Amino acid sequence: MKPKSFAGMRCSIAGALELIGDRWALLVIRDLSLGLRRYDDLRASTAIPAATLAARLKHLTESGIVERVRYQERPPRDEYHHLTPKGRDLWKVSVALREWGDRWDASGFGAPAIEMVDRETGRPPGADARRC
Amino acid sequence: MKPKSFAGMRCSIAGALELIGDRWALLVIRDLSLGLRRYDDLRASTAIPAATLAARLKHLTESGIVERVRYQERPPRDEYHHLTPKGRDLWKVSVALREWGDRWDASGFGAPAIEMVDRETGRPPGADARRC
DNA sequence: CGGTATCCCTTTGGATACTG
DNA sequence: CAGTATCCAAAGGGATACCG
Repeated sequence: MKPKSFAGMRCSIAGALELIGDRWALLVIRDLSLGLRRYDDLRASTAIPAATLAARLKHLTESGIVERVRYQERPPRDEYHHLTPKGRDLWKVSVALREWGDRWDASGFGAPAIEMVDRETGRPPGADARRC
Repeated sequence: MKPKSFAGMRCSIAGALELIGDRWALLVIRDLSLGLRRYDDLRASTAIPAATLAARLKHLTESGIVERVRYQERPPRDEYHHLTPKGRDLWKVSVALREWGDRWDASGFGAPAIEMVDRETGRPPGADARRC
């Protein structure tokens, strides 16, 4: 079912969707903008299948939204992903989605609450819920 | 490949993506917000396969984003689709996508130009390009 | 850690045709 | 006009395993 390309549609919305890819990609972008960098962290956060995550990261890299970076030279250490300026510029899309989702309770868990978190643990005292 | 549900993620972004569905759905929403109503018009505008359009409209209806309406009682005449308030409220997402697409030339055809159009024909004099 | 490889099954895309 | 039906091929997803 080779995904039909939206290229050639003379439409910025279609073009944007084409560059982004799919819904997984938007979750990945969300997580990268929240500070996640590692492959396995992204996997854990999104529950995305390994092969699919690799494919999405590749597509996003080709779209200029994500960059791969070597983060340690000696010993040569792996790579991680982060957003390019073009990718960071997608924040308004994430915000629009989140706000709409909050207004209409898209998650079914209500709108997010503002929480105090411990600077040490980064977690609210006694809470295990997690929100994005 | 039953699309994994994003429900249960406690995330408004994931929830929003779940309710919307996929990239086709966003094109449909774009067109509905531009005033298209008829099945065949949506088909022509998006080049979406018939069965897929039907499936997306169904999903969007179940998500409360789209409504089906009988637009003529006698003779009983068909139905058309339009956005609910919840659907209309997605405009910010469309705007954010379009603006990002324009900034980074996602369509590859440059940002849209402002055009004069003839009130009769609705078309610019001598132009056949179409933008969204 | 950051992926690839493999297997299997479902859905989508694409084309075409048909119906109320 | 607004879909449904059918057929095919290919991609996605899901799980699991393996590798440098």
